[in-house]
Amino acid sequence: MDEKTRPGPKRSLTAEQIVDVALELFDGEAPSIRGVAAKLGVRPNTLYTYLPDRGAMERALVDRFLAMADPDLLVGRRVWRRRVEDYACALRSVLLGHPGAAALLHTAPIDGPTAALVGERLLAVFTSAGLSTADAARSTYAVIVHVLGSATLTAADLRGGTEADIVAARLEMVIDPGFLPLTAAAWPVVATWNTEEQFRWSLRTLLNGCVDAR
Amino acid sequence: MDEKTRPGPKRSLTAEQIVDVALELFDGEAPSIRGVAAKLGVRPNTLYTYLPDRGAMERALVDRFLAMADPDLLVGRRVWRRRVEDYACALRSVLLGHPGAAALLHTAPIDGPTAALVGERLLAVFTSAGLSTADAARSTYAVIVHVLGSATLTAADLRGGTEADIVAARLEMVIDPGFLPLTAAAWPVVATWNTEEQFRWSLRTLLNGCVDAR
DNA sequence: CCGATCTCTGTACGGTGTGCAATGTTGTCC
DNA sequence: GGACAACATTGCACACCGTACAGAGATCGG
Repeated sequence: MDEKTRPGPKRSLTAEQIVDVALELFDGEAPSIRGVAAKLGVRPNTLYTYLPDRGAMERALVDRFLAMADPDLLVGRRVWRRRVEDYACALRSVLLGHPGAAALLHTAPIDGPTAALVGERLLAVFTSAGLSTADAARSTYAVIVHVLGSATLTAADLRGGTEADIVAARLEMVIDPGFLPLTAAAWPVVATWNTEEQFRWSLRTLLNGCVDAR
Repeated sequence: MDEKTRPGPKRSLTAEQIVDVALELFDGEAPSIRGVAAKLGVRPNTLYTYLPDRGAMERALVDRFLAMADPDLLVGRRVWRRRVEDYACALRSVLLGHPGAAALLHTAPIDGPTAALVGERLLAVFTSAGLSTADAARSTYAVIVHVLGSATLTAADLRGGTEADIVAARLEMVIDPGFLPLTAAAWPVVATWNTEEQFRWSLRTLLNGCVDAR
């Protein structure tokens, strides 16, 4: 609230600027401290005035990624399942749009302000759907797990190309029906494991289970 | 099959030995090439005779971790839900027992032999439960996502202590009911998000949804 | 103006993965 | 048995990385 005036030279940067260029330089994984500093025209050590260590930069990036999926998708007049699904798909898109972002989410506890807001709104959705407080909380966690887990797995798989490429490549593989008969039979579906369609199916299935809990 | 005899000196190591000590040295993350080499009494470059790069070592580690949860838990005469649950909990335990292992699973596609076997058996479980081939495949993926996603999230959270510690710490936090009323109300449950109990609840909920698909 | 306080820099340390040329061992073939 | 090719291993080197530490200079309150 109060801009405390302090002795010493003015700061030439802000923490936000640092995260900005970190995001700009993000490419599969968080950029190096030295890289960010170079882009800012500053010696690497300078960043330690604003961040305790590299991990802090990564944590800040995590919250930035989270904030890229509009949490407002969780509110509105649409039916509750739709709201969850829309938000989940939006977050998935963000994470897949920045390969490595999903993996970064698993680096440290997710406790930023955006995460808190999303949690609150998911609780609201499930409460409005008729679940008890406890079941709403458990369902919230289950949904988070599904979205992040799925996004991370498919991000790892998608490193080799687009969704369509991966499906096509999978389809061309031949599974020995002697060793893995069921896998071979199910292969056309297995090949689509990393598609948005499968993502939506799993999510709907999970939500079905959640409302069963009522 | 045939031990092709080649010119050149005998190899002093095997790829398996390397993975052995990599596993032994594993501590939160995959050990460095140099560390493994030192433990083997060999110069770092030597390892490149057996592995193309560091990533290969990590991929080998992934399959080792996967193999630590007995896939036989997925077969037997017990009711199918019990088999899935037992295996899932076993895998979760393995991953939580080696912090960082879960995150490693998200580094690259999971396509080792153990993964294939687990997939096949999950398909068998769901087929025996009456699901169509397609639904069994989709359910298999949903379960994998849940187990890996959940284990990874709680592994990240558990870095600060045991399960009980984390729950206790969470419970002591005070959530402002003005900003996050539902979160505040649900906090006693939210605090247990990383427990095995929540894991089982989510899994059972997901399985409920899967059988709804019949 | 003085001293406290702060930012930023120079330098340095110990670490990482891995490419390349040299060394020496081992097998196959004449 | 000797020549030769293939190979494992090494020493050295490069280009990075995160970050600790001491000092120089700027900026404030008094």
